[in-house]
Amino acid sequence: MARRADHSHDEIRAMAVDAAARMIADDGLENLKLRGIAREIGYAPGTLYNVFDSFDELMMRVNAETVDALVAELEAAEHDGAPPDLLDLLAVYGGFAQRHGNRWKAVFDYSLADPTNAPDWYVAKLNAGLAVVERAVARIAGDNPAEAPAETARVLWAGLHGIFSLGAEGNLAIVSRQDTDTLARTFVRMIDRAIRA
Amino acid sequence: MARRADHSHDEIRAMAVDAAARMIADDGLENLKLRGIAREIGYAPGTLYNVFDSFDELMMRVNAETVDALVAELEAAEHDGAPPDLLDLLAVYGGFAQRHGNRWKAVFDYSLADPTNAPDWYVAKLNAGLAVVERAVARIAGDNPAEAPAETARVLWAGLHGIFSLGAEGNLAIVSRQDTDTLARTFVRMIDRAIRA
DNA sequence: ACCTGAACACCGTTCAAGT
DNA sequence: ACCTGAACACCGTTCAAGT
Repeated sequence: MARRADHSHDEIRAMAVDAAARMIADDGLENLKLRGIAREIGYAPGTLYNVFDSFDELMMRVNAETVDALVAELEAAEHDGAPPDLLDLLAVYGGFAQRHGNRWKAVFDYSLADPTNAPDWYVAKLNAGLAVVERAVARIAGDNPAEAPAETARVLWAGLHGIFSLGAEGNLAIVSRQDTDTLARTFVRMIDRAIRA
Repeated sequence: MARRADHSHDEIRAMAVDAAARMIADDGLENLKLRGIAREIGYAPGTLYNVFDSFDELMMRVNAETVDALVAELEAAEHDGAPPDLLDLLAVYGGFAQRHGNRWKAVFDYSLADPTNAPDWYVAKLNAGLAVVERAVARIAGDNPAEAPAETARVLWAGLHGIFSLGAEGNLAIVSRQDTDTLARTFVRMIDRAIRA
C-alpha cells in the first residue's frame, strides 16, 4: 500500500526516538521492541528500516539524547551559583540517574558492538560532561596534583558508573548494608580526600 | 525416541555448564545459544529443560563457577606469602579479568531478573571475595578509620567493576588517554591514599 | 517514490509422541 | 521414565508487491 508522506523522514525519525525514549522510561529497555515502536507511531516495522539503518542506530540516537540531557544538567550546575564541588556534581548525577533510571540504564546496557567508531558528536558530548567534572577536580587539586584532573575525572566517572549500575541491578543490595546513594557519597568523599592529600 | 540414560542428570548439568563456559570464553556471551549448548553435548534442546528450570538457571551456574574461580585466586593471594595490599589484589583481579575476559563480562552482562533472591551460596561466595578485600583495607586503615573497611571494600569492588566493564566495552578508550589498567591502578592508589589520610 | 506486511531466519520454551 | 524434535510464540530484518 502506502505513499502516505504524512511525515518527512526526519519527522518519522524524531517520532520513533521520542516514542522509544518514553517506552524505555515506562517499561524498561528489555521490553522495547522495534515492532512496538512502529505500532506506537502508526507505521509498519519495515518503515523504520527506511529511515534507520538498524535497530542499533535508533538506540544510539535514543541514548545520545539521554546523555545530552545529563550533560546539560551538569553544565547548568556550573553556570548558576557557586562553582559545584564533587558532591554537588554527584547530587546532579544521582538525581538524574534516579529520575531517568530506565533510560540511564539503557545507555550502558545497550552498548554498540564497537564503540571505537562512535560518531564524533557523541564522543564530544561525553567529553563535555567529563570536562565539568575535570574543572571541579582542578579547583580543589592545587598546583601539583598527584594525578592529572582529566584522569581523576575519568576514574570518578567510571567508578560511579560501577556503583550505580551494580546498584540498579540489585547486585549491591545483596552484599552491602549501605544503600547505593550512601556508597556513592562515600566513594566521592574518598576521592575528594585523595585529591587533597 | 530415547531413554538413553548415558548420563545422570547431574552429569548432563555439569556437561552443559562446562560447555557453556568454554563457548562463552571462545565466542562471547552474545553468541551463546541454548540450542548450541545442546548440540555441543549431544542432547536435544528439550533435554536441557529436563535438568534446568530455564536458560537463566544454567547461566547462573556458569557465572557462579566464574565467581568461584576469582574468589579462589584472591584467597590464594592471601595464603601464600606476605599479606597482599590493595595493588596486589588489583593485580589478581585484573589478571583474572584479562585471562577470562568473556567469562568475567558474562557475570555482569547476564544479570538475573531479580538478584534479591539469588541463592544464599552465591551471595556467600561474593561475600568471601569481599572479605579478602576487607581484610586488606583493615590492615592499612589503623584504629579509627573514617569509613568502615566493609564499606570501603564494597566501594572498591563496585568502582573497579565500573572501570573494567566500561573498559571492556571500549567506552573508556574513546574518552581517555590512559588505558584501563592505568585507570584501575590510579583508582586503587587514590582509595589507598584516602584510607591513610 | 514510498510504505506495507508477509516471509525469512532465527530465538527460548513447551509438550505430544516415541522407545 | 526419559529424551526427542516438531511446534509455538516470539524477535530483528528483508523485499516483492501494492498504491
